[in-house]
Amino acid sequence: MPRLYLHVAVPAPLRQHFDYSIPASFHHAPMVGARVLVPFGRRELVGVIIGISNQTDTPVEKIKAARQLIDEHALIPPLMMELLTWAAHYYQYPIGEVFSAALPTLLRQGEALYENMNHWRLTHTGIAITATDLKSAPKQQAAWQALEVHGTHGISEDFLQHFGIERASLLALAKKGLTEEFGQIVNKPTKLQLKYAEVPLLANANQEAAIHAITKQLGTFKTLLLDGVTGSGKTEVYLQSIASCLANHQQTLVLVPEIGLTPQTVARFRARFAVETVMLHSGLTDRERLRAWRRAYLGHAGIVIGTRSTIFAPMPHLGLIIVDEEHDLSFKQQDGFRYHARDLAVRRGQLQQCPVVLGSATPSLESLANAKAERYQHLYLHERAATAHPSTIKLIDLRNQKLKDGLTSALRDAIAQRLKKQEQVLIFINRRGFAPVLLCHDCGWQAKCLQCDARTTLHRNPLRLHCHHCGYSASPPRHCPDCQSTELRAIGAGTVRIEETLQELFPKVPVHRIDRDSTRRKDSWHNLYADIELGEAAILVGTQMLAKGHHFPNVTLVALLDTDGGLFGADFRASERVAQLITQVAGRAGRAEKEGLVLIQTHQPEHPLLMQLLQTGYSGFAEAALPERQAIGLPPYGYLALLRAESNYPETALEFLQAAINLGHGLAHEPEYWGPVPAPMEKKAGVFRAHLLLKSSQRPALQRFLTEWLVLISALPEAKKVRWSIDVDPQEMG
DNA sequence: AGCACGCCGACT
DNA sequence: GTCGGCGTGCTC
Repeated sequence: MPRLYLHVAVPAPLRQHFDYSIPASFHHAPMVGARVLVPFGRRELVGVIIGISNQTDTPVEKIKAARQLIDEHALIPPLMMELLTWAAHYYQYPIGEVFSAALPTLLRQGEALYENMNHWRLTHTGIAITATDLKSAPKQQAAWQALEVHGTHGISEDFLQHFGIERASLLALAKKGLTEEFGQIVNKPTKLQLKYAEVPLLANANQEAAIHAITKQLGTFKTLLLDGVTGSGKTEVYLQSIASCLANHQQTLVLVPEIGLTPQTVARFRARFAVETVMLHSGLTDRERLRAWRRAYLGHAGIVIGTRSTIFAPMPHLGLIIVDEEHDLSFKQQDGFRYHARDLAVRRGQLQQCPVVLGSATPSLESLANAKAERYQHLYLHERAATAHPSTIKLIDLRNQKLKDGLTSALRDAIAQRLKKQEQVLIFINRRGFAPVLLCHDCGWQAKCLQCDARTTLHRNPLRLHCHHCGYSASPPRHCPDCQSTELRAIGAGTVRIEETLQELFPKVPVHRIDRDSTRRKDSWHNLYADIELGEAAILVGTQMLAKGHHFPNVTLVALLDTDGGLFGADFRASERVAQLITQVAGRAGRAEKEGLVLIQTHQPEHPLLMQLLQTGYSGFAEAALPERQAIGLPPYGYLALLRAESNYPETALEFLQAAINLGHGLAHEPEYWGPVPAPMEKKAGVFRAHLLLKSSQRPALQRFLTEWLVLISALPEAKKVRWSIDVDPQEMG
């Protein structure tokens, strides 16, 4: 029999796998996709078997034996293996780390998948000893003798208890390495069924057409872009599509943005179907997360709904994938394994041969371009469901205006008017804290962060300066450190100052602030949410957190205090993001029978983007933006990768990037280089950052180049002096 | 990434 | 004298 080697992906930042021999102690034949415990240097790691063969490139004397087989079956089924291998390649990230990112923490740490861990067996050491070795511990000896009868097959703990053997004895033996606990599959195969818990709503003609288009594709791969304004009833389309999928005995995977996954969202799915619906998000404990993952893996959960990483949940009967708010930035992981869950969803649908629905009121330009090119089927939901009115958007010119803490008199009047009618008002300001600048009126000194190229924000209760880019915090000085003047002024307004000012202006109306600082205690947000839903006159002040997902029927006025930052952002996607924000925010106003008003304060009322949005809406903006992108070869008509580097010294990162360019000159499919340049905020948390943008007109060419280039880069002497990473399809430069 | 080895500065 | 700083090298 030829000697077999396990090719194991180990969680280490190394772009290769490692080979191990199979020890005689394995209880089962190893399978591709199963986890193994392997020795790695002086450590022991949980890796995933990515191949088994009699071939190895490693000198035989270096090969060690794997220590323990953790899974009897593929924890990562073949299709998911394919998706993850593809993703590791596409995003240029080490395969072992990709598997790690795809697994819930407990599985990553080597915990058994199965819930019923109540089986015991002897280990190989356990078999090798004799009963007399345990004569000083009679209870353990009895346990050993009972187990010995069953050899390596093991027996359930219940059975052992009938013979008076206690768990403590088994655990004591396990501590000596003589026994081990293992799980038994208790997966009675269940066939998913469509079972309603409530009667479905009646779909309108638009919804009906969309549902039909989606369900027609069940069983085949097709991406459908469901383009519908807020309130047009996208969720009902999802629900009725899921119904058809369930009727085919298949599972549905629903991806939602990070803040979009509220208990209310899940409640809506659970209310409709009498089918197991599980939720996966960052708020779960490791244990809860594993439980939900297992229900998906076993095929018991009919609906699996979750944030970004849920795209990696194996589902044996997957029949439909839905990505809600597909334009949302939170689908792109911003560190480590920088995957885009929406793009992986499309790839997964292709592998799985199931339809993928991308829903949004403000689709990304990427998806719109795909729809235009007829790679995606474009479905429209223009009608607002029920009796909702579209909102009116108006600009308020900030120039030559007397401001009261950032509020124009026109806005204050509009607020007063709405409150008088017992309606609610939503105010967006994209800055937390009290004031973004602490300035010396005499000499112009400003409070800055010691570790970042940034100003510190003044906070109240407690009174402190905080840096929003690192953990730096300090007491505000009483005197200017440069000129000793006491004339220190808090300039500009954050959410806290706006909240205070509005409370002074409208003392009889409750003013609620909703930002990262106020929602830290999560039960308070829950209570507040319930309060707001009652619909009594109130003002809500918040950051972008407030722009998404929440439904407040009595909000009739929405104001954006400061959008100008976004209009001139260095990022080429800045205008797309502003257009999406304004449109999404407008969707928050007037969702019931009352007409909504959106007021945008700006210094640039003639800005072409704002004009475009006001006149033609988001779709008109997108129509105009696409040719602009095409003209300069930017996404979705060109493909980008960003090489980032950081170092403790300002020059080192740039030197590394320059050396990287020099290496690229020798390779085929060389892209265009933009840079290297210092990052927009060069110093952050004490380190100096720089980056190099790569642009290519062809995706496969860029990918081939990167694969070769990164091997060379890794060997560069300069690479050892910096922390570097590659971001394929970057969403944010910075 | 860890983790160890290895060679130079301020401390019990 | 040694504790410990982080440069450098390796992991089947």
